Amino acid sequence: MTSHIEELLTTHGVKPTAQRAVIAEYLVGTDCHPTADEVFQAVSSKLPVSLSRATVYNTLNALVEAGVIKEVFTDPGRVRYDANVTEHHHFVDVKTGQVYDIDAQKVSQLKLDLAPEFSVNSYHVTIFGEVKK
Amino acid sequence: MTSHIEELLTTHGVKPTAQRAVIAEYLVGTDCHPTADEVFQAVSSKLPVSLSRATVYNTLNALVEAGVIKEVFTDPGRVRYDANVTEHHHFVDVKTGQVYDIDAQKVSQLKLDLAPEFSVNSYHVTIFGEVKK
DNA sequence: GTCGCAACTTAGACTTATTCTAAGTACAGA
DNA sequence: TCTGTACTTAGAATAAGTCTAAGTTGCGAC
Repeated sequence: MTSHIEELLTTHGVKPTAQRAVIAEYLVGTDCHPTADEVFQAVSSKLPVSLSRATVYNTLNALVEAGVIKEVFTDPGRVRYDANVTEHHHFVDVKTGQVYDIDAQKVSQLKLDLAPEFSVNSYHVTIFGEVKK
Repeated sequence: MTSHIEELLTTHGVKPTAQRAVIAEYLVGTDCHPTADEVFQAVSSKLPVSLSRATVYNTLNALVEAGVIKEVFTDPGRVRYDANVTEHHHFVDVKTGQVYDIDAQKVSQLKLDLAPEFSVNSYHVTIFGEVKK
């Protein structure tokens, strides 16, 4: 039986192994933006064999490369990962560091007035503020 | 004689020492967005005494705290520093990693349609693309 | 002036995130 | 079954940044 996750990997050209499947599954199933270490913690118990950090990093890099997930740079000194690859932006709670996805529709279209030598591929908005309880 | 830089530090509540002055001077005088290590390389020869990396980091953190410079997170795994504290955004050349300042006026005002519990302080736009030669 | 103290700086050890390496494992195809 | 390539592993290596303990500096009180 080919699971949904294995299909996701295969269609992106990533050979589905047990390690890659549980890592991808964890990422797809969470709204958080976990760090590599959080992925490692969450996933290692779900495998019958011991998991190496190197595999977590290799897999995360492979998934980014393949476009299955994205890297998020909001913190200094650590990369977070996001399986939401639809167009969206991020809201960072400056008190807690929590990152929330903000749908691209909630942010007005940007108009850029740049010199002609700047050729734009995409842009990303990071919003800083606080989430009130 | 109180230099421009010493004044800048003093008015922001940072006691001006020789180390802090050359670091701040370097940052103010460059358009690049140097990393801590680039600051260290550039500045250490300008002091009559040997400079410690710890001092570079202490100073950079103190300057950020005081609002004299800002941190820029565009790369994974390293913080860059920016002495341009006017409102502006960043253009990242995806080929070279170079970061260019984009004046806030060149970017249209954003309208955000967020749930009421999201209280916005500020936002920052990172534009990805290429600078054509 | 000089004493004492707080703030600053230093070298180097330490921590944390990530990558590298070398060896072992798994599995697809001949 | 054999072989080769791709994957995974443990642990060493690297890199960015922080911490620590000891040494300096310089200013205010006397």
